[in-house]
Amino acid sequence: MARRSDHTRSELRTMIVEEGRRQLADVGLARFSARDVAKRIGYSVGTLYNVFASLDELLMAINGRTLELWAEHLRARLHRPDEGDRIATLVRGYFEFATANPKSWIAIYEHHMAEGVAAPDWYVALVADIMGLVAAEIAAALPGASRAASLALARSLVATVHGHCVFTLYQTFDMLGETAPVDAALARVREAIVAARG
Amino acid sequence: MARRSDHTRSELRTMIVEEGRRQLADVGLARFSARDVAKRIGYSVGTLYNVFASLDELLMAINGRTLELWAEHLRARLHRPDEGDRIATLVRGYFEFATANPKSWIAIYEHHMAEGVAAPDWYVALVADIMGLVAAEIAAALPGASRAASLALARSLVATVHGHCVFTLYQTFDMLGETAPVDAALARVREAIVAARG
DNA sequence: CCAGATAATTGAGCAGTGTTCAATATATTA
DNA sequence: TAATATATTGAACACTGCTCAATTATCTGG
Repeated sequence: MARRSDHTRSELRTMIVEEGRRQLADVGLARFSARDVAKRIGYSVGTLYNVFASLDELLMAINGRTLELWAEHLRARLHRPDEGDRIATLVRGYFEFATANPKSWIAIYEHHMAEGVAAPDWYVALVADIMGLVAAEIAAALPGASRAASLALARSLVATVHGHCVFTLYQTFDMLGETAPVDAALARVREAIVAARG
Repeated sequence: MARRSDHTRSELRTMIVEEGRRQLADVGLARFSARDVAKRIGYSVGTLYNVFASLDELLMAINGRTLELWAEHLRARLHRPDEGDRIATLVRGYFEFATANPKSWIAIYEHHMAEGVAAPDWYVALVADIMGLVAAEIAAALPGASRAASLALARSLVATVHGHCVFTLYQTFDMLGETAPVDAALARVREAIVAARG
């Protein structure tokens, strides 16, 4: 039996999330298993369930961590000194992170909470953070627009890029003969911004 | 024991696919179960596995049927006598089918074949059929454009609408405060067509 | 330093899953 | 009718998420 003071509760939490992330990135959501995560950190299933009430809760924590890393990636890209076209940087950053971490990224979208249960506030905040990065650049590109208008456009453009990204990772674009999805997504984004400028 | 001549092999196949579709629409991909489908058609699991080699194969068949029904829905909308704006009709048809059959529609995208295995030809053909419906309207909207160019734009616009539709069904738009996703998608499509017209 | 309270850890057990396959029942053919 | 072929079955296997009584470690008050 692991000695109960080997790790504090919060150390255990991060161990489980870290190892869970590794496992999820390896095998994907469909083959993700609580027992495997427990085994890999040297504890039993029971301990895992003592820290997380359910697999759903653990997966939310893992996906939350993935969202954090995604936001970090986007910020790092935006902070590069030689980045001129910041909107292209965001679009490329979206694809980069998704293609570099396909299974983790897909899990963000394919893991659903129980019917009718809303995502917790801390999770919504992480999504809103990424949205905020985009909204700021859209607002900068639309000097005259209201805050609400640039937010609305940002939401729609994230959805646009997301659609292209999903079709890339899900191989739908392969079936349809698309070979340059990032360029296509960027073209759509630019057209929308030009149109919004009037 | 069911008498072996109660149903022919192909009758059995369609029974399984139909009942499977019903079950999938009810409970969603995550709770879909071969045993339940078998029970509901009055046969044992073994018989189901005699017709379909695996759950994956059954799910492909079910998703294929969903794609057929989706194409039918779009064609029916386009054939209405009073349909003026055919592109708006397609965008609305995309959302209509998805929101009317959320779990079946989501299963099309969330069911993945084993790693590295390509979708069978008959399945690719069904996807291409829907794509063709869109491509035809895009081509009609771009009189001067080459076949390749309008196909490429059609692919990108389907991805655009898809992104908005996914964010709607996955409640991502709820988190972000978006309330009129269909209008947003349609606006993006229109801007792209205007831009392509030159 | 020790007894008692508290809390962490365990893993067998439950009900479920996809899948297999020997046994059985039915139909076809000679 | 006998022999062959095929459809159907369901117990069995290895897995899953999850629970909870039992065990063990730690902390606290005297």
